[in-house]
Amino acid sequence: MAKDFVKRSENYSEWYNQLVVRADLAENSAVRGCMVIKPYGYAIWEKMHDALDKMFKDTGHVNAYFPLFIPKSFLSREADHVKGFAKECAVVTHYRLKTNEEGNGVIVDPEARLEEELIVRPTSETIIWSTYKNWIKSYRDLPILCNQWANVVRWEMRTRMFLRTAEFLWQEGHTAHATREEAEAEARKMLDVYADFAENFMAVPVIKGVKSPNERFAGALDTYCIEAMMQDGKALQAGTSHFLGQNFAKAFDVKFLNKENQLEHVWATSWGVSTRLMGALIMTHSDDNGLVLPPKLAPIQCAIVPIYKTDEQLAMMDEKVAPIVEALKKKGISVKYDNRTEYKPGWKFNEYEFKGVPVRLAIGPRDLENGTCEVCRRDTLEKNNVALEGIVDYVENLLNEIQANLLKKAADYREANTRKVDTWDEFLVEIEKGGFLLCHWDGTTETEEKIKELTKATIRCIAYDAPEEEGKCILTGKPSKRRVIFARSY
RNA sequence: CGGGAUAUAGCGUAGUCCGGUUAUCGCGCCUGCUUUGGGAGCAGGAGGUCGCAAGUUCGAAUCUUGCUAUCCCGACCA
Repeated sequence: MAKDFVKRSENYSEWYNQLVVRADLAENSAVRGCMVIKPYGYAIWEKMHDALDKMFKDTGHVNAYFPLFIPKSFLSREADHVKGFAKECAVVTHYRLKTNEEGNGVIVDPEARLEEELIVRPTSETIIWSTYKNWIKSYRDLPILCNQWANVVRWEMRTRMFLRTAEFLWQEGHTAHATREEAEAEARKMLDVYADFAENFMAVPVIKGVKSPNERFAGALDTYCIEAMMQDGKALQAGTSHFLGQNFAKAFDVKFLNKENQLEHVWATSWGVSTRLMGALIMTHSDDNGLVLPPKLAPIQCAIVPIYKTDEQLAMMDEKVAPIVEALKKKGISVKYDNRTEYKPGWKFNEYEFKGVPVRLAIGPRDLENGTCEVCRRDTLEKNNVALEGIVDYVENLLNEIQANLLKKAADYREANTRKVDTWDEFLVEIEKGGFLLCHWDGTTETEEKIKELTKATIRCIAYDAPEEEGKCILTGKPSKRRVIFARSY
């Protein structure tokens, strides 16, 4: 039976469409560029949601919810912001339909035009800051540390499964502070939270850094980001945290009285990660056999497949496995004992590999005689016979090992595909090979634009930990103090 | 929004150039028996607005026009 449907494609989208649909993660919906996320895929998102939400709360944040619709006038209050989003907004102009006069179907009722159009939020800075105006009067009202879990719509001209869908799920944090220092620290802190999540839950190594002015969020003074490398060598921006300065406070007239009884504009941050992380997860770890999920995000961490010939044997297996399932659950491991009779063991093996289940146990009559079971780990596909006695601890350890191994594997891959480049000729050759190129850059937007135009490579970020070093710009030869990361990106 | 390609059953497809019987094949699905340690075998069966809408024609999956969606390239992309 061919497994050709998971064949790694040169072209990720194709690979994705096949993998993703077959793996029950998502499928195209009838709506342009939007996704239906199926239950199994959503279960992964829920795991991400829960882990992130806990991290936000541990850092003092609370959840709130703001309206889906934003009055058009709000969006235009901050000049850069509206410029950045104007070209990709869905606009609500009417509030009613009526029956077509010919009696066939419905039409928009021209009588029901809204006085002011509503924008379906592409991000919520404007509606939130218009609300914060009413919440903030004094330094005692600060800081406000709110997060919202929501969907947003960006009418992109070109969409890609998970990476750039017209509608996506995300969280957006919006904080208000009394001082510049506090807001900057918040923006950096939340980037640390994202990096922590990416590495310790997703097993995706990321580079923390700051965006060049050209790549900044519309309306931000600084954009911090985590950048990951996919298996095809392209970069993926996995999360961003913005220091917004006083731009939105000024646009929405949000002022507070400080301790010195002086009126001041509030300092702001915003930060978000989205279902794009699902794309990062898939594109970092998956292989030709399907998904590979890190144990901490796998909806099923351990699958148990019984092998039997007769009903009696199956009943015996049920009995034998039940206490193991219980013990695993007690350890907090999500386990699925799959004793469906409709499918054969081989079918189930493939199915769980396809779904990225980290650990699979197979138990048959032979094992019962020997007091063992077969353990297969998804990351390496290695199989071992392990004594049933102590199997629970074995599985627990193995899950930890897989989690660590996935991160290491991805980190090694990134390491192997990151190189320093010092001349333009070399750059032209190396950029074709994919990966991250560490290069000097003269710090100007013109140079960055020129390089993008010539090679499609952009500055992914200026890494926090980039050491100071004298060098010459890869394109112009002008002096530079540190290397930045160039790559082609999604 | 420009260039290219595609759209046929749940999935993958043949047929389209050159219009002509009941639209092909595989997987999956249903029934029965045999099977069960890596996607089982045999037999029988069900399943189709050929993307949508017009047009040409005695006759359209096939030709023409328009529309829609998807994929690729470009533009765009917090």
